[in-house]
Amino acid sequence: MAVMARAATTSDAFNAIAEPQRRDILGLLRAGEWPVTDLAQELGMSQPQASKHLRVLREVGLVRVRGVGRQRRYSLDAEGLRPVHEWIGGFEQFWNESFDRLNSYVQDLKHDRRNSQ
Amino acid sequence: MAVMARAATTSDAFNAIAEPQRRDILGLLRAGEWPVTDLAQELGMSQPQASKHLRVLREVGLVRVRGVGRQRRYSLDAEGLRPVHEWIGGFEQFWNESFDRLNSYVQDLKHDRRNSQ
DNA sequence: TTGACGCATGCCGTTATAGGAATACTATGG
DNA sequence: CCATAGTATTCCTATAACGGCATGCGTCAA
Repeated sequence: MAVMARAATTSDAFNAIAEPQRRDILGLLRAGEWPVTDLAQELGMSQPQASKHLRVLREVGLVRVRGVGRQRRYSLDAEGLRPVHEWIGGFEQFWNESFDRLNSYVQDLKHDRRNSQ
Repeated sequence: MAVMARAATTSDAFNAIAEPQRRDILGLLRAGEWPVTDLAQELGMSQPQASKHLRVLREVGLVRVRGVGRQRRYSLDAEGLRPVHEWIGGFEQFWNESFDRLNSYVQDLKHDRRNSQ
């Protein structure tokens, strides 16, 4: 029945951080707690948009909320980013200098063999 | 004019890797080149789906193609994952053991101050 | 109690997805 | 030159994201 469309933004961290503004929010939250309005103003987005993005981030467990008076303070829950960190880590070898050296070494070998045949 | 909807999957690496199957493809390509049909079978997806996902990955520069006879061999271009790697790296401190220790140290301080007041 | 402040939610409209099935290439082998 | 293996593309449908705007709701101050 359910004709799959794109996965929900709330389905996992990967989908949640696909949106640039949500990444901005997470980046800001590294500094500590932020009430919604301040956060929205700091990032140049409307208050409703900020609330909506924060909702998504909350649903995937990337942020926490705490009520203080009439404001709600959001903070980072970086644990939720771990899956992304680990997945991307699986490609680390491709950026390592040592790998680059190995790679160019292999290229050189190929080059030499071509020239000597 | 353009009433923004969700950003295109081809807009950047973040959006491209939001789809699980595309992550699977990239994971597989770490091992080397793959022709479409083999890749599709290996990952249990239809050939058209594989082609479509590969198109997205190609458009954001995460894979390369090379024609060999009548087949097209796809290979990883991990350079395109760098932005993701760097962004997520900005949160690394939150998983470091040293940070955890610092964190609990701060918690202890707070705890002590509460108790001594 | 009544405002007002701080946020969350609802609704609307446009855009674009992912999957399935069918079809349109395209280079190769005979 | 033609049949075919190997891919890419098109059409279709259901789902939902995102932004703007308006509104609902809880909390605090006077």
